[in-house]
Amino acid sequence: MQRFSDALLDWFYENRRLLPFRQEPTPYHIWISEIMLQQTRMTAAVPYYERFVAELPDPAALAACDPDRLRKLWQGLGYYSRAANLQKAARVICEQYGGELPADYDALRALPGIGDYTAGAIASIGFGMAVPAVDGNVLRVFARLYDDDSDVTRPETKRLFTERVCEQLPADNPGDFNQALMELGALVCLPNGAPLCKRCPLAAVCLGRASGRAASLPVKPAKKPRPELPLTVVVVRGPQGVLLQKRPDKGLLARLWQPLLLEGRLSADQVRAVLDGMGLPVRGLSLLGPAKHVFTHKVWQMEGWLAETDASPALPGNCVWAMPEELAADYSVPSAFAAYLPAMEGKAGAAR
DNA sequence: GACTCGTGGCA
DNA sequence: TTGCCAAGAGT
Repeated sequence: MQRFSDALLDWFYENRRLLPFRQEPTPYHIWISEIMLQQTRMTAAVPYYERFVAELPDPAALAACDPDRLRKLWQGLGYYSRAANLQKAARVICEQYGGELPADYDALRALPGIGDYTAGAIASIGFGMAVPAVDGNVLRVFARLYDDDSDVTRPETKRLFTERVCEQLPADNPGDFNQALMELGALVCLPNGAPLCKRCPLAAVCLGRASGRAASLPVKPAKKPRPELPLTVVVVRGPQGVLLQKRPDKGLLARLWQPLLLEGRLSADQVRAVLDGMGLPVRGLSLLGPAKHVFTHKVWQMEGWLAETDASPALPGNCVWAMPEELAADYSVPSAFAAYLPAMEGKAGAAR
C-alpha cells in the first residue's frame, strides 16, 4: 500500500465538519468528546458536550461534581458507566497529575474509561503525539482499503490493522491524520454497504474498490438474539408527587431513577397487593399500556400502570417522592421509561 | 474470548 | 416494523 496521508489530509482540510470540540481542542475537551462519542453518533453527543463543558470546564470541576448531577448531565446518552469513569479519572488527574491530563500515552491508557482508542485519540489530537487511534471507522476504512475480510471484531485483526495505520501515520501531523481517517469513515466510507467511492480521495489506491468488494466489508460475526424480559412499571402518584426508586449501584442503568419496576407481568390485583405491602393503599389504578425498550443485549417488555394514592408514608432509603419540577431538574431517568414519562410528570392519566 | 453496558437514526 | 450499529471499555 502506497502512502496516502497527503491526499487524505487535503481532503480533510476541505471537508471536515465544524464541531464544538474542534474549536478549542485542549486535551480535556478531546477527552470529554471522545468518551461521549464512544458507540454514540455525533448528532447525539454534541448537545451533551456543550452542556457538559460549560458546567464542568476542567478536571477539577469534574472531580468535584455531585455524582447525581453528573448522571443528570449524562441522562439519555447511555452507557452510564462512562460518566462514572470520567469522574474517577478526573480525581486521579487532580491527585496525581496536578489537575491536567498527562501528556503520556501509558498514563492516559491507565485512567478509568480510557482504552486503546481513546488514549490514542487524546495523545494524538490533544498532545500531537504520533500514536494511532483505531476506532470502528478506521477498521472499516482499512478493511476496504486492503480488501481484507478478516473479522474486525477479533483482537488479532485490530492489532494487524493498527500496524497498517502506523505505516501511514505522519509523525508531524498525527492528530489531523487520525481525525481524517475517522471523518472519512463518517462522511464517505459509510457503513452498511454504502461507501461513496466517487467522493473518496483514496479511491485510486483502494483495493476493496478495485475488487468490487468494498460494499461487503468489513466482516463482522452475526449477532446473538436478545432475551426478552417481562416487567411491570407502576407510576405511583401521591400528594407529594411521583414515587421514584434509585436503581442498584452496579449493573444496568446503575444508580439512575425509575418508577416502581417489578419483575414479570402482574395483574391489577397483584399490583394492588404490592402497593398495599408498601403502605400505599390505591385509590385508583389504570392501565398505561405496553412499551418495549431494546438494549444492546436484552429487551424489556413492559406493561405500565398508573396508581393514585392519598397516602405519603415514609419510604425506603432508595425511594423518594418527586414533584414534576424536581423530576425534570434533579433526577436522571433513563430513556427506557420514556413511554411512561408523561404519566410520571403528571401530564397524562390525570383523569379521576 | 465472551459477555455486559444505552440510545436513537435510518434503510 | 425490524434490524443494524455508531469516534469502545470493563470484567
